Amino acid sequence: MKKVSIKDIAQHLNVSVSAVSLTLNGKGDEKRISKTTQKRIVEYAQEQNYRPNSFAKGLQKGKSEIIGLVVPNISDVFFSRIARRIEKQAEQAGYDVIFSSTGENIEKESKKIQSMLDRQVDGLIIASCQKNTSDILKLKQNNFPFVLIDRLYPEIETNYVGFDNVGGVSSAVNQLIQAGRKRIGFVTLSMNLGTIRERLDSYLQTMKEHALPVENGFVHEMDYNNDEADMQNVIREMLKKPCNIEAIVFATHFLASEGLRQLKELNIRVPDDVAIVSYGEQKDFDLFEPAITAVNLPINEMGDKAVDILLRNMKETNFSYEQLRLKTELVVRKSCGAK
Amino acid sequence: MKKVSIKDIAQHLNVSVSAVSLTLNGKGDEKRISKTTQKRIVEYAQEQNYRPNSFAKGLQKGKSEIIGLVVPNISDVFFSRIARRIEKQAEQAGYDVIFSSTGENIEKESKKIQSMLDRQVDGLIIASCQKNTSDILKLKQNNFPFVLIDRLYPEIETNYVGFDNVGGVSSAVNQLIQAGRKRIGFVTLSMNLGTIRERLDSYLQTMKEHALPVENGFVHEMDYNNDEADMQNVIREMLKKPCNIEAIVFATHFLASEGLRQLKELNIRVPDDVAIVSYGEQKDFDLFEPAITAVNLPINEMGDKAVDILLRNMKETNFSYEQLRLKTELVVRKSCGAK
DNA sequence: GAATCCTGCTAAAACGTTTTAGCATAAAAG
DNA sequence: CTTTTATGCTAAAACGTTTTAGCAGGATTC
Repeated sequence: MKKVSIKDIAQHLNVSVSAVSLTLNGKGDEKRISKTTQKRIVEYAQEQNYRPNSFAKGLQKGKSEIIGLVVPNISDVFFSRIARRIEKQAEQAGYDVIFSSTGENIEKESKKIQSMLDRQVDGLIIASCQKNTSDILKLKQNNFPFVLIDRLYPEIETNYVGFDNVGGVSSAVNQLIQAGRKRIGFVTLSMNLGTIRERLDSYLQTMKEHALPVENGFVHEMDYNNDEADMQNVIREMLKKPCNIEAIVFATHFLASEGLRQLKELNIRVPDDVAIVSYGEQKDFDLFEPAITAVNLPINEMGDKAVDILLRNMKETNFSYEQLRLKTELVVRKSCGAK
Repeated sequence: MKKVSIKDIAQHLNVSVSAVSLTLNGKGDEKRISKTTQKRIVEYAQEQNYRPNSFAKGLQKGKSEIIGLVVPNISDVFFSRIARRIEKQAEQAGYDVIFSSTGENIEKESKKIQSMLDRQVDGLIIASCQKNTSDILKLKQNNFPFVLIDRLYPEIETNYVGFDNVGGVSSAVNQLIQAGRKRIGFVTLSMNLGTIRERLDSYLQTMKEHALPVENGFVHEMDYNNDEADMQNVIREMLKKPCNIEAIVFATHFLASEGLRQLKELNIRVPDDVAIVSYGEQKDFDLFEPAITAVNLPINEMGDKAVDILLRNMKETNFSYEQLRLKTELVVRKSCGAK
């Protein structure tokens, strides 16, 4: 594409490069460029369709006006919805967004974060795989503005926007208990940190409060790259003899749908034989057979708050950390066996 | 973050900036920097965790190693899946991806494309709102490498990767006909260009081939920001007297799920009263009640091909356009009333 | 009529790279 | 011994901005 530079404009109008730059950046008045000269510059720039080279600008200013978004998987609707929201808010503040998926892989996450820093992003929003203490720590030590979302490093003090996992899971378990279920299982992901841990703990805690059993085989941790066979085995085990599960809480939306799929495969009636609840909504859960009861997570709010905090962190030097837990809301549908 | 520049390294090692740059770019041998010097440079760079400033690099080389992705809405699973795939392929080729959602809005699309060009992206992948002839034309005229996906401008010769809409929709209609339905309706989006048009045409054509009626009220165009009320009215009208629809083909996945929702709301039995087919799959359509028959679109392939074509376009000067139509595949489930 | 102040600019450095042309010195060839 | 060739570098320009310091000349003040 043909490029017109400030220099070209300056030469053509017989003024200095500085005059053009100042004018085009709205500092013409302040720096006493006469109205007439300013007008000539603006008009010619427009006519020539001048566009600043963001590399030159970035190099000079040391700012990119880019926010980096690092997530496990942009094609997961949970993250793509957050991405959309972040994009929207960032746009309002004049920032572009660059994203990377890490596949829950620590090396990749590290590489992607590094690559974003190389691109001079002004700030980062990260849904980390939670094994990447070293990068998070490094960012923090360098006072680089970033916000963790969804996934927390409890041992590191950082900006964070997450959900009230404890309240969310307990509302799910309580719902099942109210519906008369006693032998309640929990299917989660095999990630032994933060968010996931909180959900499990909340399940255990709630069961304990109600003096309900949590026996061997009540809790299952799925591999992130869980295949269907895995889920089928898990479901089978939970249903047969020693366990005799009557209800299952799934720690995240895609586990719930995969779980339901396998339950159907095995001809188990939901909720009659087994009731289920999902921690996390998914588009059209209401159309499933049965409609799935889910803990609704305020995704938009997560995106909004993350950007909000990040922007403030970027502006204010000596910004102190902000940690947010967003309230969840149980959406009761047929799958939980409520009367 | 602390930054080490080439200059810093050069000073510390008492060599020239060029020596450092050449070495670090693997041109040391070629440019006859001695092995020992090279070793010193590499080691010190590593030790100091040197990272090139991509602005300076980009400014100098006139390349950004960024691919821009412009889509209507990154939170639409259709696009986020494509995005993931594009990201993956781009990464292999050493490119980062920057994305923008346009909300099917022409001004926004124009702005976003401009912003990406300002960022010096090396190439663009665009799912356009299809009203943006002027930008597409401008890109083409400037010989800027780009690939259109999903949405085509039939009047402009460009790179394009899309689906075989005609084959896809006709397979859907044919399925319904085979299942014995005669009065088949079509619910689509109110966008009067390209892809959407093709789908409608294919529906009309297929109906004609089978000498089936397409009466007033058989075809409905929904606003992109369709609200539920709209869909409910449409469904109502199609089902009552003059129309008496027995089956509906939805032109895209989210119309299908919203359609099903409203059918349920109205207590219509699917597929007994009305059979439905969706053009476009959605995660877990198999778990819906009833499971939704859908035309499966090879999304991953779309991402792969788009990047492939783009990269070749970026490399080869005088690249001639490539247009691809990916074959679709009908996935038969309960909603179409097949026996 | 000298000092001060304003007006309207400009020159030049800086940001961190890449890349080309070329300069010493040493070794090899004649 | 002179010329050629090879070795191991370096200097400097260029990429397109932003920004700071300051200069010339006219108007105003005392």
